[in-house]
Amino acid sequence: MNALFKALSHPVRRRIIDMLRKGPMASGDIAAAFDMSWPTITGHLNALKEAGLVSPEREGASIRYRLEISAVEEALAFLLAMTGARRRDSGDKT
Amino acid sequence: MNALFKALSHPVRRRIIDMLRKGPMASGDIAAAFDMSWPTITGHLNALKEAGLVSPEREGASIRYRLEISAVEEALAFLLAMTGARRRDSGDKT
DNA sequence: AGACTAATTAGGAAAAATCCTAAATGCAAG
DNA sequence: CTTGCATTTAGGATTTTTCCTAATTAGTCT
Repeated sequence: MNALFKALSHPVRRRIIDMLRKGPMASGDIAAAFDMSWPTITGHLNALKEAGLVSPEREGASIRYRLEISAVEEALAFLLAMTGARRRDSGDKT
Repeated sequence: MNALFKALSHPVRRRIIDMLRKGPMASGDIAAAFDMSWPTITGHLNALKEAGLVSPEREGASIRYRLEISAVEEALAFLLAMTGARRRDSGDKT
């Protein structure tokens, strides 16, 4: 859970996630979309992979990264518990 | 938006948020719940405040922190856009 | 005022994250 | 097998985060 939120805490990684919403992408294409070196993007992809947010799959010579939406849903559930399951000190509504 | 996710990316800060779900708490009481120094907790409370996740209010000699649920909802909306919505260009500036 | 309590700020050490260039790896095609 | 392409790993400099102790501010109560 911590790796998940940590992965979400960097703007580049959130943008990568956003890009992958449309479908899997090769890491070269991802790297090309940023004004950063490719190894730096690899590092961010690794952080996302550790968090379970993306998974790599070989496609011929290149490697595509796919967004794992279930991991996003985990974080979502955590935040939902905060808003939805909130109680006031005088009452408890189900 | 970045300060928000960054604030959520530390386990102590998430636990503080969880504690505040039941209602506002004095920072001393929050600090007492952790095996860390009080100044360290003050630092985490500041990170949460910067992110808009909590707001302090004086109560006599002590200061209570209240959870600002609307900030949580902001993060929630971001993640919801990732899972549920397939609309293009949600317009966030991360 | 003076003592006491609640909480923050200051200063700094240690650990982690970020980002780079250079070198290495894995794959495919000639 | 060799050459080249796509990507990752290694090593290191810089910045940021985290956490501590000590000192300080802000408020309360005799």
